Amino acid sequence: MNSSVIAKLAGVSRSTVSRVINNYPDISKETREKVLKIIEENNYYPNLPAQKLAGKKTGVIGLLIYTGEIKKGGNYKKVSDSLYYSELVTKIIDASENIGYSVLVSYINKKSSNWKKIFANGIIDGAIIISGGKKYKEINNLTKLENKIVLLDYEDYISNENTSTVNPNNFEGGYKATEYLIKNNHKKILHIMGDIKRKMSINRARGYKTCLKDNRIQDSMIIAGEFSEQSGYKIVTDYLKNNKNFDFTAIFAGNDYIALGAIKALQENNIKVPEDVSVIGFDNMLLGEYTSPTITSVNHLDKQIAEKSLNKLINLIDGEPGTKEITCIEIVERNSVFKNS
Amino acid sequence: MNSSVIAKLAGVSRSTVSRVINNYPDISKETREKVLKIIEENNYYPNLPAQKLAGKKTGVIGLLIYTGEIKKGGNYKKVSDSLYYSELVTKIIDASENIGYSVLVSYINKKSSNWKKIFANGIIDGAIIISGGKKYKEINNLTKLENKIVLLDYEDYISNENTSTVNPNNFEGGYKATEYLIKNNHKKILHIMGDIKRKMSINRARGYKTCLKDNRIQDSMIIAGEFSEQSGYKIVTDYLKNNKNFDFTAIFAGNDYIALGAIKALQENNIKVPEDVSVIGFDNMLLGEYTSPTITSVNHLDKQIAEKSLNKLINLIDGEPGTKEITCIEIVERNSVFKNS
DNA sequence: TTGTAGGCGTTATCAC
DNA sequence: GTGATAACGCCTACAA
Repeated sequence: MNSSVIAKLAGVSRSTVSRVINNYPDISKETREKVLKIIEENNYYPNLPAQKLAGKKTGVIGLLIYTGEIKKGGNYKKVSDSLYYSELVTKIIDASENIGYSVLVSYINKKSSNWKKIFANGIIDGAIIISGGKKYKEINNLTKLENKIVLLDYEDYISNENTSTVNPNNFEGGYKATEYLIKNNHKKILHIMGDIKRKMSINRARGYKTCLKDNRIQDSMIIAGEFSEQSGYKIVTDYLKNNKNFDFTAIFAGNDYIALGAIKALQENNIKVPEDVSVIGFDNMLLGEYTSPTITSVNHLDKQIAEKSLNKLINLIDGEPGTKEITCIEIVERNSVFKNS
Repeated sequence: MNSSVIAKLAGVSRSTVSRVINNYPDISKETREKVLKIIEENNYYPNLPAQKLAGKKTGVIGLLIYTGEIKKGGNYKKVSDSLYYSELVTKIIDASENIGYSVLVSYINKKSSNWKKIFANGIIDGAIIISGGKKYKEINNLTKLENKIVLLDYEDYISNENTSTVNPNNFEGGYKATEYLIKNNHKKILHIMGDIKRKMSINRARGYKTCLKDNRIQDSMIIAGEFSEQSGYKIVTDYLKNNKNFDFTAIFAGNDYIALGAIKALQENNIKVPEDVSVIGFDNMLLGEYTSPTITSVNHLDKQIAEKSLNKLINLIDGEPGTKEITCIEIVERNSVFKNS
C-alpha cells in the first residue's frame, strides 16, 4: 500500500495525495475529502523512511544513554537495574508522547555502533543524551555534528548552535534542603555526600555549607560515601556505633537511595524517623512514595529534567539556537521530616 | 555525507561502497580496505531511512504501549507513574540493546496517530505490544497487518503467522507462591486478590486454591481488591479491625504493591513481618529490594517477560511462524517470608 | 486547483 | 571484481 495505489483509487495523481496528507491549503474540498476517504478505507499511512528521505521531520526523537556511569558491582549496569534511571527514561518518553513525539532509545557504548547509525542519520529529528555526568569523547564528537542535541546532566558545559544543556541546580538543592531542615528547627544536621569525585556531590555539599553559614550555624558534619542505599546504611550504622551519644537531629542525604539506607540504619537502632531524627533526600524518586516513612526530598526530576530537556530540544528543532538551562528546585514534603516550624 | 562522496573519494562506484558496507564477499581486499579507510576518516554512516527504503532491516524494534489500563485516580496514567511499567519498559529496552537492537517507543491511543505511522511503515523490523491485558480493537487490527508482532500480557490469545504472544503463567505463580508458604509451615493463608475482573487475578487465585486443595488444607481466605498499595493497606487494616483475633499466619498478595500495603498495615498494628506474619508478593519488582523487609515474590518479570518477548520477536523477524508462550515462574526469596521448613 | 518530473540515499539486478 | 541503473515511497518545485 502506497500513495500510488491511493492516487489510482481516488482518480488523482500522487502529488495530490501528498498534498492531502500534508494539509496543503490549495486543494479543493471535494478532492481532499475524496482522497481522505480512500486513505481511511485502505488504512493507509505514509511511509516514514520515505518521508524522511524526502526531507520531512519524523516526529521521532532519539534518547541516547551512556551507561558507563551506572555501575553494579564492578560491571556496567543497565538502565532497568536502576530505579533512578528507569524513572528518568520513562519520564522522557512520557513527556515526549505528551507532545506527540515518539522516542528512539539507544545506548552509547563502544561495543555496538548502532547508536551512531541512528544518530548520524536522521530517522530522528533530534536527540537527548543522558551522559551520567561523564566526560565521554564520543559525546563531544556528537555535539560537533549538525544534529540537534540536548545534553542532560552533563556538568562540563558545552553549547553551540545545535546543542543545549540541562542540569539540575545542585547547589540550590543542597541549600534548600538544609534551609528546610533549619526552618523545622534543626541545628545539628549531618550531610551524607554521594561520590565525592562528582561535581553533583560537591555542589550539593556547597549548598549545605553555605546555608549553614547564612544561618550562623557552626556545626557542620559531612561524611562522604556513594550514591547507594548500602552506603547510607553503612555510614549511619558506623556512626551510631562509634558515637554512643549521637548528636544530630537531622540528616541531609545526597540522594534518596542514601536517605533510604540511612533511615533503615536509624530504625534498626530504634531511632524513630522522623520523630527522633528527620531525613531529607534528593531526586524525589517515585520510590520515596513507597517507603516507610515516605521520603521528603529535593525535586528536580519530576516534570523538570525530562520536560525541560524536551522543550529545549523542540526549540532547537524549531531552529532556535542552543542555550544552557538549570532546573528549578523545590522541596517535596513527605513524612521523613518532622514538621516543627 | 553520503555514499557518492565516499565513492568519489575512494575512486570507486557507489555500488562498491554499498558492497563494502554490507560485507559482500565478492570484493577485493584492496578495494575493501581502501573504502573502509575513507569511511572511517569521514565518519560516514549509511542513512537508515534510505537503507530501509531499499529493503534492509534497520535493527530497530517498536515498543507499542497501550496505557489505557494504567489508571491513576480516574485518569489514564503514564508509564513513568508506575514502577511496574517503568521497570518492564526499561527491561525490554535493555534486553534489546543487549542483542544490538534499538527501541522505538510509542503509545497507542486515540488522540494521536503517531504510533500508526510508526507501526504501519517500517522504520521498525517488528514490534512488541504491551496491552495491559486489555482487549483493544486497534490491537486486533494491528495483528492483521503484515508486521511482526509480539503481544505481551494479552490474555485473549491471538496468533497467526506474524504474531506471537507471551503471558505470565499466573496460575502456576499462584500455585507456587502458596506452595512456598505451605512448605514454610503456613496453613492459614490469606490471599488478597487484585482487580477481580482481570484474568490475571482470577488465575492467580485459582493457583492458590488448587494448591491448598492439593495439600488438603480446608481454610481458604480470599479478599478481592485492586492492584495497589492502598488497596493492600486498606484490606489488611479493615481485616484487623474487624477480627480482633486474626487467624492467618501468612498472606499471598496479588502483586508486590498489595504486599507492600499489607506489610505497612501489619507493621502499624505491631505485627512483625515476617516473624508474626509472612507475606509473599507477585511480579518481583525492583521496588521489593528497597522496602523493609524486602519482599519475597513470584518472579516472571525479571529476565523472563522482557527477554522472552524479544526472543520471540527476533524469531518472527527471522521468518519463523508465530507461537504462544507462557513464562516460567520462580520464587525469589527475600525477607518477608519467615523461613521455617 | 492539479499533474509532471527530479531528487532524497540506499540496495539489488544486470551487464561487462 | 566492478560499474551503471532501476527500484523503494515520498515531497516539492515547476508547469499547466
